[in-house]
Amino acid sequence: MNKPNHNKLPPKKLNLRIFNKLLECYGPRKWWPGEAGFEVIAGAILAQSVAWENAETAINNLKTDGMLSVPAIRSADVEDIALRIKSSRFYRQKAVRLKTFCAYLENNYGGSLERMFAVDADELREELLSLRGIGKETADCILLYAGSQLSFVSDFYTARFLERYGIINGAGYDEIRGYFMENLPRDVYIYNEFHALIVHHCKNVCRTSPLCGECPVKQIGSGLKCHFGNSNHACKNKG
DNA sequence: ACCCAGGTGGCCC
DNA sequence: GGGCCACATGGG
Repeated sequence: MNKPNHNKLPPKKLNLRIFNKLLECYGPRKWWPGEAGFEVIAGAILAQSVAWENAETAINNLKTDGMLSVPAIRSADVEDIALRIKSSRFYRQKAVRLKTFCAYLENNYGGSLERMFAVDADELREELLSLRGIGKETADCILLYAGSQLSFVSDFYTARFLERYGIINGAGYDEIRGYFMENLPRDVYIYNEFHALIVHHCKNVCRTSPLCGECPVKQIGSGLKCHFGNSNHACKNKG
């Protein structure tokens, strides 16, 4: 199904030296620090294609009104949710998406996240992907950040990261995810922090117009070189 | 007045 | 399997 073609994976160029260098340079990113399961899941949905601060405002609005829970979302009207999450953009859609997830959780797992996350990660990923409004990135965010499951989160930034350093070009979502998972230790902490570090790096240094003078990756002499400007560095991140 | 941000689904060819 | 489009806020 979504399993990457292992024969096509490029040689291993990605290693923990890159991870360690980014971590040393930027520090831990603290994505969803200390927050409980449903809050992280709601955050993953609300943060779709919006600045994190906007999603955070929406979460706080729900929390303030006691609506940041599965039962509360279940019993609330879509409009009632929507007006509290306006800051998250596409708010009516996202209100429906929150309700869709909560209905699924209740119907399949009696509302228990613990029971849901007891399911095998690959199987659960397929289930989440079948829900309207949960695509690959959101599913992987839920698995990794809410469920501590081994599922690397890919996105536009990870695609740009691999392309700029000449590791993979023009790969789709599952190929990128598979590449990280094949080349990193199977470790939830590393998956979690590495994704967040890449996002930070690509927003602040390896930007659309990059600040190559400040690039920590090229300082590590790991055989990686930045291909920016050499050829095409256009990014694809399609399914 | 632009631009873009921790996407997804639907429809077209 | 790719290329558009709708969704529709807030901060720089």
